[in-house]
Amino acid sequence: MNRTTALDMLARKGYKITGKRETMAHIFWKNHRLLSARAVHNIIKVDSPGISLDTVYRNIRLFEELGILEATELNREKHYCFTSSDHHHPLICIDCGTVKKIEICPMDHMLDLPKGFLVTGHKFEVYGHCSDCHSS
Amino acid sequence: MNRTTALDMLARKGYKITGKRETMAHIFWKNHRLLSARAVHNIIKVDSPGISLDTVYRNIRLFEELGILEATELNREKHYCFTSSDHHHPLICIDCGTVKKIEICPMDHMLDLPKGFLVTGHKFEVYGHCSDCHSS
DNA sequence: ATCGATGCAAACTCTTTGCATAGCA
DNA sequence: TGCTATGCAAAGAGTTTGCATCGAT
Repeated sequence: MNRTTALDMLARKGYKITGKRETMAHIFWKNHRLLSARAVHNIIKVDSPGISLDTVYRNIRLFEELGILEATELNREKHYCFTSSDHHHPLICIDCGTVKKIEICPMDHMLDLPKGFLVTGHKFEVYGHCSDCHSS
Repeated sequence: MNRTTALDMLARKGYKITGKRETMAHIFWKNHRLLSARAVHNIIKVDSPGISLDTVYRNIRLFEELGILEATELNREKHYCFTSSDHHHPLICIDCGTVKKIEICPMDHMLDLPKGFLVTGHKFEVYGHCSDCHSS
């Protein structure tokens, strides 16, 4: 996912391309990490003030519905980043929120599930401190 | 973890064994599944009314601090069940909340983490419908 | 000109906390 | 008796919503 694709998806679905939506898409594009609504709003307050927290919430929600963003819960707050094209799991730095891709998926090795259990989803996340954060 | 052990742990730490705490321990013992505070309170309202939601929250918190309960977040609500003795991951029925144990841990297969990344934790959960729920 | 987007304020959900009272040890 | 546990009400955090206005198409 990138800025242009995101805005295209909005337009194609009949939603308006507003400056605020462009700003938000830009923020997610510039920050390759998990951002909460408040985090996005804080970045906005510094870089391009004038977007209310409500609008951030509303547009994040819209972006998620359109598949532009994907969500992960991190201590009770929803965090978002641009959707990636392939299925993978995140290695999350709990200091800076940077996300790296984990190449394996544990579901590929789950051969011994109880018979009759219908799997609909799974979550695998690894948390820790990235090299930048724990060396400083 | 079981009822008696739970109440013993309370007593040993100097906390009082009240009827309400016994009721709550009983509920977690009878229900081998993830329960939110509200779920516990709903069970209480039917089986043995007279415990406020506040008390449920306070005792769940205490139980968790003492290691009697362990928590998992499930769509924005904390859910709890009796602590199990070994490290394992849950197979969660999203209909009834029943939890089965997954025997493998993906961290055992994670050999290719980025150098310098200091792992502090991980989460692996599988969701779906158990045989009881999706057959009915 | 239209209809969606936004800001403001209020509401909502889950959870925690202050304070006075009730109840275990 | 003494101190903890509890209920009530209020507060707090994150998020959503109603309504009037603004603005993109």
